[in-house]
Amino acid sequence: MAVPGRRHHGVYREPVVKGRSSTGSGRPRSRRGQGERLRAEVLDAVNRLLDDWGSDERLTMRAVAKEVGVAAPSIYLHFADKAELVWAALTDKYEQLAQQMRAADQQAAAAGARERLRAQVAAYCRFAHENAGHYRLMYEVRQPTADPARIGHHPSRLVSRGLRRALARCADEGYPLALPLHQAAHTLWTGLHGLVSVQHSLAINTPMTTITDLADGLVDVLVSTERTAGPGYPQSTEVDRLIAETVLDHD
Amino acid sequence: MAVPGRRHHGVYREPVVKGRSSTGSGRPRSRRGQGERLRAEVLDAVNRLLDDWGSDERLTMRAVAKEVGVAAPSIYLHFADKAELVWAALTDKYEQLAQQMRAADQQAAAAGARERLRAQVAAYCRFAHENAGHYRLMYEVRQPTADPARIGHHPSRLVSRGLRRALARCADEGYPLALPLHQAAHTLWTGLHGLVSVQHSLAINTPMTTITDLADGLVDVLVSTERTAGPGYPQSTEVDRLIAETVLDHD
DNA sequence: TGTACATCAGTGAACGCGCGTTCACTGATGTAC
DNA sequence: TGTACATCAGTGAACGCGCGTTCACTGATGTAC
Repeated sequence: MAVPGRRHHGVYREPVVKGRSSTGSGRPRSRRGQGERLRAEVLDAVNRLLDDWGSDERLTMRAVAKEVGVAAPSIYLHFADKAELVWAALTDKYEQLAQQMRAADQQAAAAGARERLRAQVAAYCRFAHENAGHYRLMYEVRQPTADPARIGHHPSRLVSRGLRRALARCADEGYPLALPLHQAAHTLWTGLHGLVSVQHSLAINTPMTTITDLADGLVDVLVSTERTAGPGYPQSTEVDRLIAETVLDHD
Repeated sequence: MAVPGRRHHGVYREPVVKGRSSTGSGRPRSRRGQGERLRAEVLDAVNRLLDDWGSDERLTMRAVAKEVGVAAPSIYLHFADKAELVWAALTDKYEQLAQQMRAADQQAAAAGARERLRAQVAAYCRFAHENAGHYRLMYEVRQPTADPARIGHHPSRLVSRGLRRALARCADEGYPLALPLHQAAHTLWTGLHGLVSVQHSLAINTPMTTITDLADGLVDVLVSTERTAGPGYPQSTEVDRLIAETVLDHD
């Protein structure tokens, strides 16, 4: 009969002595004090699996551990649970996306505001195409409310902020916006997401250039292709103000 | 020792005689020949669960069976597996969405092409808001390729077709489109999806009117608010033709 | 009209698997004396 | 310099649960004779 309040898992068996047997995986144990190294390796493994599979369907703790070359419980030395692990990986990826958009923006710095916006948009599309598995998760997984100070600071705000600044530069340089600034940024961001998301979910395998062309069309519609004198900001509206307040970009 | 090729599940136990005991759920057994009735009840239950929970996380065969008031195996009398069940429910919902868009369109028939488009768009937003659980699934679940004749006939084509026809009517009535027809329809559809999808995934609880306003903004950007003489179709481009071929609306 | 039989609309119990997670443990490495 | 000990970086085995699905079965209902 089981004793309540006391957990016991079966009989104890003599552990098998391991040595350098064939079951031992390639990964060498970290040096003393280097335990944190495993954390990075685990995150790398998650990223690799999502890249390889283009989906999170088989993303299990065991699969991650196997990819690292470690036993599954070792993951818990660095992450409290699966949610924390996945969220850590996604936060990394969000920053990577924002970083790629920034890089594209700066690379096109000489070509003018409009080209810089298009470069950012193209970077967004490229990222979504090359990181299909991550991308799906990024818009599916809810942020664990572990750190209460960070509630409302969804990492996606980096993306919409980059687009908003690029749009503002366009307006400053005299390319009038078709919508008030915040609304335009939100419409562009969600429009891009819609484009790549529908592409993913219908599993149409059109070439990447099609997506980019569609995204360019959206840009053309949102910021005029013709330059005027003076900045081109439409007057803010109720929706615009509401978006500005809600869309989380308040660092 | 187990006999290979022969499955046997443990010892046979005398079944408990049931009668009208307390375990018996409310649902009466269908009359002879009325077996198909359960099929409809199961689909209804799936829809009710998705509505109630706003998510498919706990959508299990057992949960569905419980909701119907039936044992889990009974579902298999009408659906080969879970995928078939879910897909059947989603197909129903897709048709419901298309139906609501049609109804909104017809109700605004007297108000002119532009208002009819806006009515369709508003219906789309309303549907996504009121059927959050279904909506997520609709863009996540892949079509089981059970019926090979239907490959490439994703039910979402009903949605984009409705939007495309409304856009064409706008152009015919002299409201110029900002993009070639098919591209405009695709951009509008995916843009709407992006709006509601981001809203869902960031779990922002802005009022429904905000979404509708944003959607209206997108419409305003895609089809001119000012009327001109003669139809307003921009010349088709390479992307436009590619979308026309790819976007599955070929009945 | 009675009755043996086939069919229909289900059911209770279990299979078998995979998952996240926990447990008591190991073996190498650094440290204090 | 040797050695007992604490700590670190893990590990093998199992728990316990929930899932989709299958199985042999039941009991009411219609039907043929």
